[in-house]
Amino acid sequence: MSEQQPDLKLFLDRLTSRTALCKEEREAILKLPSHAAHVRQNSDFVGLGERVDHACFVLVGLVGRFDQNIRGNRQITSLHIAGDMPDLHSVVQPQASSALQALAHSIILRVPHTALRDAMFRYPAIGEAFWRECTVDASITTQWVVNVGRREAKARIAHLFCEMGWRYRVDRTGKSMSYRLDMTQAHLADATGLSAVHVNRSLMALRAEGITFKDGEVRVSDWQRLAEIGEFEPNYLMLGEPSEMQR
Amino acid sequence: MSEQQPDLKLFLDRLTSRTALCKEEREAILKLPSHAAHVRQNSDFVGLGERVDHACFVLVGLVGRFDQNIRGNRQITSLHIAGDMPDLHSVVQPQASSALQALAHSIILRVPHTALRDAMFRYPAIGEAFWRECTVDASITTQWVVNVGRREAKARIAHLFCEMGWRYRVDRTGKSMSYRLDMTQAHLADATGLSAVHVNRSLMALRAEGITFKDGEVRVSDWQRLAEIGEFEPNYLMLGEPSEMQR
DNA sequence: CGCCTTCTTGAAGGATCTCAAGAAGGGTGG
DNA sequence: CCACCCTTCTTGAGATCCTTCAAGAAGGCG
Repeated sequence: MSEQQPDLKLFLDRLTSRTALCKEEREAILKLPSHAAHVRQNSDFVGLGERVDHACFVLVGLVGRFDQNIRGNRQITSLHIAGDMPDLHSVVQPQASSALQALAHSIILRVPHTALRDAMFRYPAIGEAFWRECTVDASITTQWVVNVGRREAKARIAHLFCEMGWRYRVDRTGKSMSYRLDMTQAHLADATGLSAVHVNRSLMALRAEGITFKDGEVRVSDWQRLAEIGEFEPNYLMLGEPSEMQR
Repeated sequence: MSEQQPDLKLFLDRLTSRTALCKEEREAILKLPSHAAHVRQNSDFVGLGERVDHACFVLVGLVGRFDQNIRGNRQITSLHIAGDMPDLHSVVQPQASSALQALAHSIILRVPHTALRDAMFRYPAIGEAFWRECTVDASITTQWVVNVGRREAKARIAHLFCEMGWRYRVDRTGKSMSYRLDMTQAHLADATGLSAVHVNRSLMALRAEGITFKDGEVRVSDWQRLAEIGEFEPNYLMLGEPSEMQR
């Protein structure tokens, strides 16, 4: 915990990408207290049902929100990359209804609810920015329902690859592209509601289309083709300019 | 549109069930302008991708948020009952990424964003209440991902019956219960990511367990048994007292 | 070198889907 | 008041997708 928080610059960037904030508001974000923690791969940093008094910001790494059915089959209900705040909603709902787990080694900044609430009550635009970020996460989760509910295996995986490519803001100017997606095939299965075996077979089928996933790297020879297979339409990610986002 | 909005009492009740509001704040909610509209069964009142300048409150009826895959297979990504505001999030994200459709004849109150924003900027607690309501919806959507991703057909339907029973606050003091759920088997299929035919067969299997769904009426002889089959655990609905919700 | 995680492959079974057609109502117009 | 149409529900049969179980291969790491 320190007065200076250069790390929160990334958080500020995220907020201002969708919400215009004035100088004072921007400074209020940068001055938020926080506490960094390293989280090893496959370890929880927020437990299921836990009552939390801080929200977690992903500074480095990849984080999943985990739930499970009665038989212990796991379902990842959202993925969070550097710059995301997976449980910003805990500010207004401190009882966590899902667990948060690092899929790859990650660095988490814990920001106390008290400080976040302070900022949002002092600056209504900050409150609005927080709410808006949560709204985008909700919109993504909604599309995950469609993905898992109404697409076949290949399309589910392709859709996920598209979504994460956009969220990582991978360069799509050329036909081909590649980016790191630090998960295992088993993680992919948990995110798409499939078995690990079937993910493996679907990945083989995707390979025939010029889409490979190996050692946590997505490699695509024809971006457009991937979007077709995944039935991908990026509006829901709300990645436009802040001017378009606001009224 | 009128000065008096007795209809918004239901909205206020919802908000105060999770967030404490003072007299002035409560009055601000009741004084919100609104415009009532009747919506026929199976007709959209918010179109996909439409940019809206008002949020919709369900006064009467049942509403679904609809998405679809490329082949036109529909997926309902959330259900909303009287008292819900299905697109409250549009206040901070006016571009609708899903359509809203009435599953049964419904009465909708349209509340202008300008008025909602006014209230939330004047009274931070109202802003917090709005955000919290959206958070609950997001939490429900998250559980739908688990439902559709990791449960078999019978359990998916049973889970939905449990969830809607709780949300309607159906009396569970006795063993048996029944409540109206004004949807068709085809709607049920769209909500659970199944085909209509398989929903029909799964309902027959549920009948053998004392659970019937007929003419838009859910009838359960043993509530506990339904919860078991649906692997239902109600925490995510955040139906506790406001004192438990807050910090 | 040996263990552990991850990926790969085979085979069989089960869940769910699609196509197709018929039954059961409810509403409407003649 | 009846005939017809439309929506919803039901049923059958075959195909397909996906799962489970099981075992082996390929690496990375201590």
